[in-house]
Order: sequence, then C-alpha cells, then structure tokens
Amino acid sequence: MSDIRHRVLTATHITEFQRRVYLELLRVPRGKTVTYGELARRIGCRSAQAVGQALKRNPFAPEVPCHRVIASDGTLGGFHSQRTGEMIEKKRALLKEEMGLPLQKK
DNA sequence: TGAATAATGGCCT
DNA sequence: AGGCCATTATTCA
Repeated sequence: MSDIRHRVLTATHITEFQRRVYLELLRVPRGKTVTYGELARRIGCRSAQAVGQALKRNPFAPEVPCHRVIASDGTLGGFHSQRTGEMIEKKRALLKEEMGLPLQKK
C-alpha cells in the first residue's frame, strides 16, 4: 500500500484543497491520464491552474503520480526542467509506453 | 498548424 | 489585497 497516500492524509502543512488534488491524483488508475481541468472538476474545482499550482508546490514530489496529469491537448502540458522535472519527464516517457499512448504530438 | 492573447479560478505570501 | 500559475479556450495568420 502506498505510504504516500498515508503521508498525504497525515499532511498538515498543506491546504485541504491541495490534499484533495493529491488524493485524486493517487486515485487515478495506472495507464490513465487526466487533464488539469478534468482533475480539477473531479475535486469540485473549476480552475485547472489551481490544481497545477498544487502539483507544482507538490510537497510529495515524484512520489505522487503527477506524471499522469497532462494538458487538455493530450500533450505533456507544462513541466519544467528542474530536478524533479527531469525525473518526471523520463517517467512520463515510460508511462506513455506503459499505457500504449501514441504520444499525441499535435 | 502554430503562436499569441484573453479570461478564469483558486492558492500563496 | 496583490501576484502568481505545471491551464484552457479563442482568435489570427
């Protein structure tokens, strides 16, 4: 079982909203991707930016499947080349093959 | 198809 | 209260 989930549930240095985002993210089944807007709607939010911000500030780093979140275009959306960014970028590539995604490149 | 801009909603300091 | 954001949609060429 993912202690990550437990960590999020015990996280107190984050807002309730943030917790929802992480939980929903962990809730995403493997081989499935969700857009910021989709995830936002799931938690009852209308702003994908808020979700994105939550992931950016993600205190749970790559432990959380943030690589399953993509833009509405089916692209990788945002992501920076920071330390975690590189790792996630790589993870994303593997995840794509894992789920058999044809890598939509507009 | 690609780029730029506008609008939007919520979070952080 | 102000600024920020890993967005989204729309518009123009």
